[in-house]
Amino acid sequence: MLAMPSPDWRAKRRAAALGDIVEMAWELAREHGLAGLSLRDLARRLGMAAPSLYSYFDSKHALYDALFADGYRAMLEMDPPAEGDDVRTTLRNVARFYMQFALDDPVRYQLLSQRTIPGFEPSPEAYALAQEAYDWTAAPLRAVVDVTQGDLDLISAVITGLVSQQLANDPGGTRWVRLLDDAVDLLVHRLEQRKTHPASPRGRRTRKKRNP
Amino acid sequence: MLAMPSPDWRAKRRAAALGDIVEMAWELAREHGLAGLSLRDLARRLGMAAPSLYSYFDSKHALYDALFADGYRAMLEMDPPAEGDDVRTTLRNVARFYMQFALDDPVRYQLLSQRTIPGFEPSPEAYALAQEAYDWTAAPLRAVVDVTQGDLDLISAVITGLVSQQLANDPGGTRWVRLLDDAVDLLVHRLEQRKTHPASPRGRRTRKKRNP
DNA sequence: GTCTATAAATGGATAGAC
DNA sequence: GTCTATCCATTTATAGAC
Repeated sequence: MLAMPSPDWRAKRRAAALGDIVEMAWELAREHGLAGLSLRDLARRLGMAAPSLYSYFDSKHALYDALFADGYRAMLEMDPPAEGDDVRTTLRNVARFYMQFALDDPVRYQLLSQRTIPGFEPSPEAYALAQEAYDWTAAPLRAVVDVTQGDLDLISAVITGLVSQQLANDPGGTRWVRLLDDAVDLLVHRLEQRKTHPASPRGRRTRKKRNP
Repeated sequence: MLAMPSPDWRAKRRAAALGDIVEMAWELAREHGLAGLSLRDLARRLGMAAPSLYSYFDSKHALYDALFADGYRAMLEMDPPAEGDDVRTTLRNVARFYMQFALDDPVRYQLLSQRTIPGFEPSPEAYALAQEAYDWTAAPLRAVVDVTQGDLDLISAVITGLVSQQLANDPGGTRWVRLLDDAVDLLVHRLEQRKTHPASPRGRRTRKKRNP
């Protein structure tokens, strides 16, 4: 008797193949650079013909999009940064978590956080994952202190900057990594100062109004 | 009478041609992305045959190297950030200068400050220019306050982070640009704190020694 | 969904005449 | 220094048989 393959089985099979492709794509990207990734190499390493990839991805950009989404999914599957007893500890955990994630895989960081592939923009679905990961990472911090969007933007910029400088100017070293705790102290100071003067959070500088 | 072209004239001619090539290369890179730059396009836009470029550059990477050097030379030819009356004003000037330079030409920023072209590393000569530009930018700050290398590294990281986030997540906008003054305030606080407690600049945290 | 064959183009780079 | 001609590899992508 010939059993019909269940749709469920088909879907699983396809998902598994898709996962293999994405995984191998990361491997090649790490070897030859993100821009150096080629569908030919990818297919060869998978033991399949290059055109076969097109039954999984409509274009190379679609593959990049899958990688982009996969990168953020990987983040969301990790143990989240621990909520500490105070703001400083919590922010330190969040910052270390993000820095670790970025330095663990520079090519992944390049795709997720820099605009480096000409013409590539993540799809709305993939970008939604990025947003989710962003909120998820910041959640422990939100739990222990009131933060504005500006606070979070500044925090993300500082961590991003440390990562960026570390990768560009001292790859494999620790020149900027070891500044992380100092950077956290600076940011905590800002948050504490906010908490102390909730009524005038930006009151350190005064601005003239144009038409008083 | 046939006049011999003076070596001087030849050198000038060559330098001018070289400058034209570099300028056009920037233009194309801005159009098609840094990685999307091709020697064929470049030659066509210059009205010359592609192989002719090889009398100016030994390889495509050599062209990238020339662009890298040119980018930093452009910085060094600008009006330097003004030294202000106090640390805050001076740091603000330096930070704004750098941010302006980066946002003015994202592709240039990408080449100068990120490792994005597979296999490309600036030559020692080009990298020396980068160092020079770095020192030149920081000079006004050094003139008004004692800064350690760690201070400068943290400062550069913070500014770089703002630029990086601005370009990646809000290109053309001001979401991170408008955080610059706040970031400067944070950094100034660190520098002031240092000045107040010169004996124990990192004494806020205590560490246990392994073998006391 | 996989393959072969092939398109249609681009890539960087070299040889050698002028 | 500039050109033509060419190499040879590579690219993404499509057509169509199985």
